[in-house]
Amino acid sequence: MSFPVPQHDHGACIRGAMDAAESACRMQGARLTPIRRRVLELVWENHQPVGAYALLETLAKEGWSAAPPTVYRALDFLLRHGLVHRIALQNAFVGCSHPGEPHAGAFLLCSHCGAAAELADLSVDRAIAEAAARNGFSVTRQTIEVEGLCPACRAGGAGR
Amino acid sequence: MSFPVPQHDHGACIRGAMDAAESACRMQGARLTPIRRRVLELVWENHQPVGAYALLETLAKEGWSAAPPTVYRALDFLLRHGLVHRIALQNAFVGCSHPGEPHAGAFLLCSHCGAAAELADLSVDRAIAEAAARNGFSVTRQTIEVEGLCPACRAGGAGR
DNA sequence: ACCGATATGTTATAATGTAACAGGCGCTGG
DNA sequence: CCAGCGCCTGTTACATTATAACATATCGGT
Repeated sequence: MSFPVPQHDHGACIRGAMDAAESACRMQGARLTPIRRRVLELVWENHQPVGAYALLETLAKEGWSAAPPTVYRALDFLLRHGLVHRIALQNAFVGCSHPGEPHAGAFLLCSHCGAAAELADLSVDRAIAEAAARNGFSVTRQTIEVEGLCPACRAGGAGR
Repeated sequence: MSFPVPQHDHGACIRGAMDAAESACRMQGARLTPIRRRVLELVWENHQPVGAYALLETLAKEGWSAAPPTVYRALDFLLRHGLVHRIALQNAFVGCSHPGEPHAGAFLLCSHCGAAAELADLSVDRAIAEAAARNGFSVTRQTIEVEGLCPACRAGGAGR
């Protein structure tokens, strides 16, 4: 999965993500409660990582009883079930493009428009696994976050 | 550079880092002031990333006038001049093993002993550059943080 | 209906990071 | 010399992100 074109049908992204989440939860016997479902939808509002407190604010406006733990617990659940990823560089969260398939998660982050794209590229994983092995290190989790310019922003001249 | 053995001569690590910092600053016309120098030494106290507030506490005990900006400014300086790296997963800072040579910085982080090792491996950089290029993405900076077990902790049975 | 496990509500606080402004120190040019 | 400028530091206040702890509620199985 790479960057979506600006005018893509984002409704389809959201519906797809929600459907995938539904079935992933059903399979794992996990409960996608209303608040968890709503948080996941909000995370998918666009392709940019969103902060916990931004989610909180939106939930509050929508009338949910909303304190920080509310959001963090929902996010923990979504993280545990592989439905969202955390972007460490931004203290923010983004919807997972491949729920179900276990994967490390590597991200391209556009410095100009803020979009995040999940990079499904085994060659990167392989290079890291090999480098780690050469150092006698056994990997349990990896975080890869690459900053730069996405295709649309490059075309738009954002880099000048 | 990989993980140092537990009983290595760490004094030599520190002296080496400080000497390298001195000469790097001299070359760049940057001022390694007493507080910056001391923060760098503290970052190098061991091979584990250290948090800004831990540094702050140590400085305070040593009698420095110490408020958060004091430490963050010193860290900013050290980051800008490539003398330390920030570990995003831990909101912490670690000494750079290769000051002078520009490099992205990739880290192996041991979940058991907390040690961090800087991975100088071009194959990883290359894999990322290629994957990014395939997605039409131009890279400006990359963050790679790999969690797992270092050789010493594996040998010690930390994984059981 | 009851029980245990899970989920949520609520309050308070911890941990990390910045803004903004004042003052000082050192260099450089007149 | 000293005036001016740039950089560095001191200080106060605050913003942002995250968690602890405990009470209450809800769900699902028996």
